[in-house]
Amino acid sequence: MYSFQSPFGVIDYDWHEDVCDTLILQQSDMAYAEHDDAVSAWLSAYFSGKTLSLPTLAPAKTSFQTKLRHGLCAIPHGEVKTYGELAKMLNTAPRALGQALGANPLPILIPCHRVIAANHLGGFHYGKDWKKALLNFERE
DNA sequence: ATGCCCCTTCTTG
DNA sequence: CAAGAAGGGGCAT
Repeated sequence: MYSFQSPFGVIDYDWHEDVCDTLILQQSDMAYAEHDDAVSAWLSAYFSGKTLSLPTLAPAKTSFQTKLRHGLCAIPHGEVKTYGELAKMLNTAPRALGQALGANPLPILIPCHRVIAANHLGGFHYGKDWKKALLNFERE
């Protein structure tokens, strides 16, 4: 487990065999050692306003989540979509999306923070502070 | 502001 | 395998 110091807080991540399988948005200042690898490079670029190609990510547990992951990657940087729109795009129900997004172990890398509810911000597994901060940052 | 419904997963029987 | 509950929502009262 390594950490990355982002402008909004500490991000912890872990991986095995060059495959990133966990990413946690910390809410405290607890941090592990920083490390120079594909993930920290990606995060560093992201918070500099650039977009790199994603590091190798652990495969989703279900085909549904894999489908969802593709849909999410289709959302351009700086834009947001609602659960409803995405649900329609993927031929599924809004509720199902919430389920899958919450189960996503790789927030930010998979831009699940760009998905909001129809009439409000929506929730966020790691705390709405992150969601707000990230969206505000991307809107620049 | 309630109530009921869509769909995928996880937990139990 | 069958049934029930829950989850970052949506739409109609």
